Amino acid sequence: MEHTVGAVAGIAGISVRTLHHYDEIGLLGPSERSGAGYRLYTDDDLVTLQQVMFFKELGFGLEDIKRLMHDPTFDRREALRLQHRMLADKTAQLMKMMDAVEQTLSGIEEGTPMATDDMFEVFSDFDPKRYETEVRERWGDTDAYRESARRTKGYKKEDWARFKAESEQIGTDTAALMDAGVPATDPRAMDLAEQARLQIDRWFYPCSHEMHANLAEMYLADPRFTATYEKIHEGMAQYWHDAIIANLARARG
Amino acid sequence: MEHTVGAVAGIAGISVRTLHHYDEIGLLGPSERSGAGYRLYTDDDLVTLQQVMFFKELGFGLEDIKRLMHDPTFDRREALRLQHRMLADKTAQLMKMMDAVEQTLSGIEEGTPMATDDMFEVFSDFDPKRYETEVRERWGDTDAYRESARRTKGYKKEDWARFKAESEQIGTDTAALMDAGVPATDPRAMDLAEQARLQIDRWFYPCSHEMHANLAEMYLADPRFTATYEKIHEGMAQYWHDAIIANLARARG
DNA sequence: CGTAAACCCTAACGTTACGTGAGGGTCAAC
DNA sequence: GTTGACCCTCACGTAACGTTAGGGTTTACG
Repeated sequence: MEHTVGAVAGIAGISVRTLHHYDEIGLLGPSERSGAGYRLYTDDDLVTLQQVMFFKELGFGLEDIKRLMHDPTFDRREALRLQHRMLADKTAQLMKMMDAVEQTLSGIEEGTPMATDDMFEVFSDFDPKRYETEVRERWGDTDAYRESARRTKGYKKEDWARFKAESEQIGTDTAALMDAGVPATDPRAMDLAEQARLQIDRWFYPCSHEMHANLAEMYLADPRFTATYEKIHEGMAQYWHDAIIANLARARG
Repeated sequence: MEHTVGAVAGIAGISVRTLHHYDEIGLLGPSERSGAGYRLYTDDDLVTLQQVMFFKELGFGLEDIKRLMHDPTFDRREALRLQHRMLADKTAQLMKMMDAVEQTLSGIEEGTPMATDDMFEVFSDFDPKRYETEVRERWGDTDAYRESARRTKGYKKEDWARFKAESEQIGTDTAALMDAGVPATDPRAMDLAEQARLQIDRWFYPCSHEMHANLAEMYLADPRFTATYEKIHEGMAQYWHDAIIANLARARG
């Protein structure tokens, strides 16, 4: 059975204008039109709309959602699993916010204000853009991303565990070098950088030294990534960047 | 100690432009400026910013937040308690979404698709605007709302329970009349409408028959309210509206 | 002590995701 | 056969910033 715009808007709890808009930008149009030009949505269209609303709820832009859902490599099951993880993360963050509110409340009642740093910690933790990057890596539109998507498709849980273990090994090794006072330009640091490059190359997509250097710049420029490195070891973001650049120079000879 | 825009942006995890914007619209400016015109934010400003971000996270518009926080009757503790409730609701909704995702996943794996109605149920449940209304009722700028805020301030948990019980009683009584086939223009229905009006009058703010009729129009026009009535009894939104209008006519003589 | 990098300022136009009419057909019902 | 509830396509409005553009200020470094 088919539904008109008003019906769909009613079912989904959104406005008619929103549906018009989704049609305009080519995100989600009706499968059919009546003789008079009325939009007629099928049940399948509703399923698609649900997906769209899910991603929107999680902070994705409409253009991103469009690319995501139009990509032939887009896998619904995979997307749903990612959604589940995002929801879990967001739930955890909300619970932390509730904790923060409770603490602020008891703080007010006892007259002891919160530390300004702690106060905002709860906000910085959940970052939807992190997932956006992940999604783009999976379903984005560059050759590298496409290749990556093709490869990671076959990866199972244990594969991801192995990958994670490898990454962590490289991380701790690098921290050890830093603690030993070894400079980033030391061959041992460069070797680790090379290991990391080969890791990307093996697991995701062909990664040249140049591409790796580009990634290094990105890691250093983006606070989200630097934060990840800084958690392992203070100053590691910069160190890691330098090691990768040194490795590029060495490879060029 | 004072912080520059960049510092505050860093701590709070937002952009400098955002802080500029908040200053522009008069939502949150720095307490001081340096000789060169640099914005200097105090720790107190940070606390305010945290409040702003809380409300924003929950879907409030900046203008609403502004009015909220500038209102002299604004009570931080009360606001935090409301925030806590909203967070709890939103968490519950996210968990339901996770359930829905899990079901969709297992549905896909077993080949049994979801019913289209159920599919969207999870979205319709949490409505931030509902709280917006509540906030406006508490800290809004009409006389009625101000009066309401003054009165409800003293209400305790058991008061709210009593109020809820009263409301539910009126609801079931109305449903009984509907089942008995009594029209909305019947004196018994009008009596219930009058009871509801007096309830508002006693618990919140002086509510004339005219005002009640206005509310009735609003209830009928706004799907959020109609949904509430429809849950009690099919067709009740319309019935209730008609009873209130009839009651107004009777009062006018 | 100068100068370059890293910040800061205002001003103003651009963008996303719709809201909100305007002006005009369509359809079910009484 | 007309009335009211829907539907259509423009097309401009709006909120909450993003993004240059053009130009001062502060701090670090040689």
